[in-house]
Amino acid sequence: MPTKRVTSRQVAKKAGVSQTTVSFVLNNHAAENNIPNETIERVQQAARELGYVPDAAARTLARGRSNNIGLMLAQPHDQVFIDEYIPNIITGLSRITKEHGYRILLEMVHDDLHADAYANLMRSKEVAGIIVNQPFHNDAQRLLALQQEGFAIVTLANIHPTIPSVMVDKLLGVRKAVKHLIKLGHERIGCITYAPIASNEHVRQRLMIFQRALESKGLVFDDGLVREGAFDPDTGYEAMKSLLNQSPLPTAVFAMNDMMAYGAMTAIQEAGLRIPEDVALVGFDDVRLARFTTPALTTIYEPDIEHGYRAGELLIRLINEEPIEQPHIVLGTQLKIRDSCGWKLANPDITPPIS
Amino acid sequence: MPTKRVTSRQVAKKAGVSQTTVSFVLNNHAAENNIPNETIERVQQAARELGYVPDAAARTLARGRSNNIGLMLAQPHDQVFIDEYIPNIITGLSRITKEHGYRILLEMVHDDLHADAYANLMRSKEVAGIIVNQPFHNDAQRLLALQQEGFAIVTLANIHPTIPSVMVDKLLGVRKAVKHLIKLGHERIGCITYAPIASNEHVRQRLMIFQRALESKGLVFDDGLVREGAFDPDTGYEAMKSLLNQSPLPTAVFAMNDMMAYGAMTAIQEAGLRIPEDVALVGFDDVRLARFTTPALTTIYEPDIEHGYRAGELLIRLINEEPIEQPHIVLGTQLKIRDSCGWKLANPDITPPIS
DNA sequence: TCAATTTACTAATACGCATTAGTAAACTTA
DNA sequence: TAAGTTTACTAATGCGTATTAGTAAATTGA
Repeated sequence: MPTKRVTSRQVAKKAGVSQTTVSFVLNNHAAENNIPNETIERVQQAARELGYVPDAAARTLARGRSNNIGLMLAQPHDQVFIDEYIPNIITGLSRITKEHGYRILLEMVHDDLHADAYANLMRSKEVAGIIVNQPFHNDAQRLLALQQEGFAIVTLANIHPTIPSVMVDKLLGVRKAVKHLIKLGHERIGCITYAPIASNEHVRQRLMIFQRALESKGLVFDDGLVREGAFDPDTGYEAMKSLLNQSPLPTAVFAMNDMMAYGAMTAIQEAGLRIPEDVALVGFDDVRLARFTTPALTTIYEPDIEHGYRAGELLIRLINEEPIEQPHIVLGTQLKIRDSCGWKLANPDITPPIS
Repeated sequence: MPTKRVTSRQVAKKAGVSQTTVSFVLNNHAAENNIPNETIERVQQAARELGYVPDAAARTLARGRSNNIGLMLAQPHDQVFIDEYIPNIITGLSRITKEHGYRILLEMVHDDLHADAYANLMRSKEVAGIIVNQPFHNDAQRLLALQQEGFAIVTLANIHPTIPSVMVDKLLGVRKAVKHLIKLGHERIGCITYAPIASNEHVRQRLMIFQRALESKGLVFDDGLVREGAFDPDTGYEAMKSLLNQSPLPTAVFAMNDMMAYGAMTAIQEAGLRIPEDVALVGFDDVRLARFTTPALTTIYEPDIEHGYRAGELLIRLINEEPIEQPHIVLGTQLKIRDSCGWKLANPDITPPIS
């Protein structure tokens, strides 16, 4: 327990002024209050010499606003950090928060406590605003209620017209991946989801895009080629092993994330099949290792760092009540053609196009 | 900007008691103050009905202690999240902080601001204590000074006898990795560091262990087989390409992290060499994908999640001024024998030992 | 030269909670 | 039945800052 803390009053005493003046000087209100340079310097020096650091709680209480922003991670505890998405979000977010003097407060939200967690964090004024990761649509009402109380909220997926968001157009990414496989001549394409279809709306949407992409090219969607995984490589491995029991085999598989794609890759290779010759494989996310495996993984790149940065930028604008030109920002994806899809095998001398 | 906030005074009014009583009830001081159950319930109900959430800043100010703990990441911005270490630390840490009602405040420390960042965060009382990742020994004095002011500090590596720490015995891990390669008959073993040797003390220590492990078996340490990488796969790739110019080639390579090991793997395979037949490879960290690549990577597992959990546990004890039985906790590593080292190739029918 | 303005400040208060030091009423005890 | 004790509370204050509403002194303007 800290013993002696330096307060603004002590600085005031040392500089021979009032606490008010110290506050003015240290918060750049000197000009409006006609405080001469000489006094400013005296105060600053006193503060420096005493090692004065403003008490965050007192400041927040007086100002009515915290200098923290909350990052709400609404995922099961052990899934939050399976891939590089959240770390990248944090990297981008911390860049912008640092520029504006905010800090990041992490809040892991267990499913059953959703409502309380959002609301308590905001109402406790522990944070000036929150960024909500992957909210489901049934969170919209809760967030909307909070927003109407005047709290600043940005979501990392567009779930409601009036709640500002920054999102990556993942559905278009799915389409790119599937169309790429179709273009390579595949007609039986398997799919590994990252969550149960019945309970996860995002998965359903992606699967629908998957289906439409097939049907738009006159192909048949066969739900016997769909398997449910759960984010991590093990589940991709199991899902793929199950797919390998199908007959005829799918000639290509789209995994909804790279982690599961690698599980699938292991299953395929264990079965003595070659990638991409026997089964082509496309993932989603573009994890750091995707370029460095054998075969290198064809996948969809998402601009996660920018995603975090832009979300922070938007949130800070909201907090400052600055005008928002575009409350729903959509970022694009890129198809990264590498070796697991077979394109390079068929086009050895051409640089892969980016789409 | 939120409009109407519910304060404890409003709860008091609604329940027909004083604000003091509300505070007693909601902080479980009812018993000491002879508050009958009936009143307790009345207050609780009023709080519930009004949706009362205590103001964090006011509470911190009154109590003199925050409910946040700081996680100081003292690494270059873009290196923090290259591997899974920090995410795992956060996962473990959030588990224990949640149990005790603390939240995690992230602080990325740029090198040049070290001193200010540590001190300001603590002195501002924004956090009740800090966990410092990978501090260098020259941070010890600063941390020591803070500690003597009464602040709670735990480091994730033992840098000073009086600063409590939780660490993983990485040096022993290095020894395990190198001895494993030696046991497999390798005599020319390359090494890829994750940072420049001259400027990074941790790297120097590990390299020394590497050298000693060789020499203890009568082998010669050849610094022509050492290359400097910088955490990520690209640098491992470049380092390995450079090693492949050596003649004779090393028959095995130890990379100081898995990310670089995968870069090295790519370089080896691009050169038309086989792993492990031509060059054996061992990494460090045991990233999630290590089991799912071809070949699967032999590496050193570190208990990162436990590391975070234990550090949080220790910090909370410090904050609560509870007795600390053991201020320096050391966690062990495990050698995970997979395919890249060649052990399984040589022992196809035996389950690999764990060490 | 005297009122009006500007300069350079300060006193006082609010922010919302926790906590200490009470107090009035009810209940014991001798 | 009076003194002491317990019960069930409350008034008042402090935490450290930001901010509003001043104020005395110096300067300006006509």
